[in-house]
Amino acid sequence: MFSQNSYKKSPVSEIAAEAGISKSLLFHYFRNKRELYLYLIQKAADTTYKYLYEFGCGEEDDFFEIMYRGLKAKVALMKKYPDLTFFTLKAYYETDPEVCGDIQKIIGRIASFNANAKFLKIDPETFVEGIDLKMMYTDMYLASEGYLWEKSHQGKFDADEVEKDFEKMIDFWKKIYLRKEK
Amino acid sequence: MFSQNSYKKSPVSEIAAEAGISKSLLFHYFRNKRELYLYLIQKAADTTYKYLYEFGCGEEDDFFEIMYRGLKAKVALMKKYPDLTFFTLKAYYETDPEVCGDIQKIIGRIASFNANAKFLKIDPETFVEGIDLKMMYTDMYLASEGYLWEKSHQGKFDADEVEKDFEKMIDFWKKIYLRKEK
DNA sequence: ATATCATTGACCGAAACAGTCAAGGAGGAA
DNA sequence: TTCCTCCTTGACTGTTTCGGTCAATGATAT
Repeated sequence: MFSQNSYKKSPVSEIAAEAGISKSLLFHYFRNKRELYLYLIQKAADTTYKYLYEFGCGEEDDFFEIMYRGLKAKVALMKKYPDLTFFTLKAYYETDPEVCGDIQKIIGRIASFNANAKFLKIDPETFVEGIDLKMMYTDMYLASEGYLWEKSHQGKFDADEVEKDFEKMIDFWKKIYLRKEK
Repeated sequence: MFSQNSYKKSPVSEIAAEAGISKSLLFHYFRNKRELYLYLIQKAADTTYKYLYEFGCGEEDDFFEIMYRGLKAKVALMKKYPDLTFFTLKAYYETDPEVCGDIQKIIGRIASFNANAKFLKIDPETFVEGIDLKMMYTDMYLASEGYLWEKSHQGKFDADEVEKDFEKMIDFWKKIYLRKEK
């Protein structure tokens, strides 16, 4: 629910219905809506970190390999928790004063994790001459985001198909971007 | 308002406030919320077609040129009506039975317009040797979609900035994908 | 002065909202 | 059996928000 609507426009009644329990039970486990929301954000952040770690996304390595592991982690995450990614994203841009402060405390670091760490181990010599490496990365990042976004709207989410598509895309990028050996 | 929330969760009061008029005046011009919504959808569809036509997106032409015109049309559209694109998109996935039937009647054809017509006039000779043209197009399409999607979550965006980013992306693609003249 | 259009604040009944509460099971222990 | 402890819920509450109405005011042009 929170992945589709803002905090304020996500009624607890709908959340409970979607979860298959009564609203009363939800209020039995969580003192109020705010507490539920922050619990979910924390859980989402923890899970995201867990996946990033499990797939070895933080280890130093070949640039394309990092990209690939990052995508694999994301796919796995979306396979098990289809709404988690969009929930986190929605939360990141949430403006409701009742929660937005705490949100940033919890998930602020995920963004920086994504942005950093990817430009440490790039040797320009291995890419085609004169290429704008930042644009290259931007292109790859946006294409993968665009792909996931399209998939998310088409209902069924076949993780195997997504993984194969990602492999194809990365192969394509390698062919295009990597300097050809003579 | 409709570009950020669903039909049901977009109160008329907020719409009127955002428009700088009173709710009463809105109900003076539109019989009810539904009529307002469908009017806006129709207007959005008409405007989109007008822009696609004005920028010559339907004419047969060089592939890059079509891509370029398509993006320019989209940017121009977003510049003048910053929320129109996301409004249309949101509407496309709207499920409220009060409106979803009529929506499809009005905007159903835009999607097919986008998908068709782009692979007619490609001369493989002008692109770098051995490139997978379909993957190239997929990459470009997804990257631009991903870009717009990212922007959509950041609330109001600067159209001039978007236009500059698109130009940078297309320049990048040209440098990478086009065969170098010797 | 009058007719017409533009615009609004105050208001209405209905619905939705977050949150409460008393009470009905279900299972185990005595 | 009885008692105790969780789990679970429907019914309820007071408040807010919703779509929509209406009488009244302001503006403008004839």
